[in-house]
Amino acid sequence: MGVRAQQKEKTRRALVDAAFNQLSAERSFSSLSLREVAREAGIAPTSFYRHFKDMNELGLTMVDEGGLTLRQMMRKGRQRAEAGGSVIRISVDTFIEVLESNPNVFRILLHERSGTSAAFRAAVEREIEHFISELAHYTEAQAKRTPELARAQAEALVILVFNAGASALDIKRSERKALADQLVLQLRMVATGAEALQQKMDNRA
Amino acid sequence: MGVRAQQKEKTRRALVDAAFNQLSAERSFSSLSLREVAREAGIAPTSFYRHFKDMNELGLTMVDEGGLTLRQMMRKGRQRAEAGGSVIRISVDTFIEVLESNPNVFRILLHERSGTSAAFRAAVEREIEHFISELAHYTEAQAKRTPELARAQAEALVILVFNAGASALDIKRSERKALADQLVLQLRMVATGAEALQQKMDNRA
DNA sequence: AAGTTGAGCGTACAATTGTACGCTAATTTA
DNA sequence: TAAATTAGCGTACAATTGTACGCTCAACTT
Repeated sequence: MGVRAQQKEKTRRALVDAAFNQLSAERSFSSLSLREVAREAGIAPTSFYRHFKDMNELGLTMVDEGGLTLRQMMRKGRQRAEAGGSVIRISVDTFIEVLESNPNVFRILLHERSGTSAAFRAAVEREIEHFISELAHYTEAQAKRTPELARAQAEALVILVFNAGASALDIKRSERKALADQLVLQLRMVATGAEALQQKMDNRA
Repeated sequence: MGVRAQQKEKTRRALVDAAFNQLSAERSFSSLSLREVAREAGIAPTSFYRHFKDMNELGLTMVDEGGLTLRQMMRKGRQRAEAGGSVIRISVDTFIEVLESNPNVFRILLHERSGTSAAFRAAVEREIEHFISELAHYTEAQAKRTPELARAQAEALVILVFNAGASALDIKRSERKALADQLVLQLRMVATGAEALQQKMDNRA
């Protein structure tokens, strides 16, 4: 890569990072202005256009990147689970850790999921879908579920986790343990219930 | 009430209604400007302040009102359920109907739940909490659950319903049936799982 | 009847926004 | 080496925003 392309990439990163850094509990992506992001990245407002068509394009980039980051971190956590122990418990703990170290990555997914841009919502849904289908396939193989049941179960699990994540962002660290415990309980409910429904179906056949 | 107070109340309503009417899939409350709302309500921008301290105060009013509306409609639906039939099924169907006839009421709750104002998030959480605790008490009495378990179960149910509501807003009407079916399946999972966990606990004691 | 209150208005202003346009200077290509 | 490309800048402008201030006049109080 030439010197020029390298520098361009560097500036582009600066823009993405600047945007991520400006996110907080009080500041959503849609409340960021092009000028603010450019300022934080240390370039002139008009230079922004050399990298992104508009703020929308930057935002979609962030959603894609964020989803990828999250999935990578969760995958690493799953490896830990293979050493033994409750899959649910370990996954929840991993998720909380991921959340604490990358709050803004989670925030943009969380917020834009119910945002005003259809493109954003679709992008977030796509990321969440990755989680769901990964989990559904795992469950289908592992626990011998109907595809339909596995799908519904996986979706319920992911939704509950995601939702707890949103709450976790809003509370003190000391309260997070209780939240994690309740989440584990809920996930067990779903898993147990799915198992029971599956058996009822099997018996009937 | 005097003529004067009456007129004031009327204008106040015009403001609230104007704001609700401007909400849509593409337009969130936080993207509304004070001037837009005033314009739609047919008053001068500065007159807005005679009714609300700022847009925040209007928004909180809307959340409270919206939550109330939703609860009232759901309660009406529950009466229908008392005539017999699956509580889950009827509740889900009611919810979908409520959603279709008041999309904007649901939207503001949905969006501000993950919004950037702590006050808004708290207000929405309060509304959702009403649903949860109503349901938890019902389940605790009806199905003889531990308070802890009843709470976790109720919360899981409400989250799943709420979440499905968000998806429902984004799809065609014809696809909503499938969504409702899957939701019912998920709710049954939770209910069945909670029952199983409860029995396991009872046996142990 | 006289005095007070307050809802609504119009004007005004400083901020901030997105972005069009044309320039510069360094890199890349030929 | 000469020409072409392009990342980044500065200037400029029209929109829009929230809100301070002071006025009016109908409704209410005394």
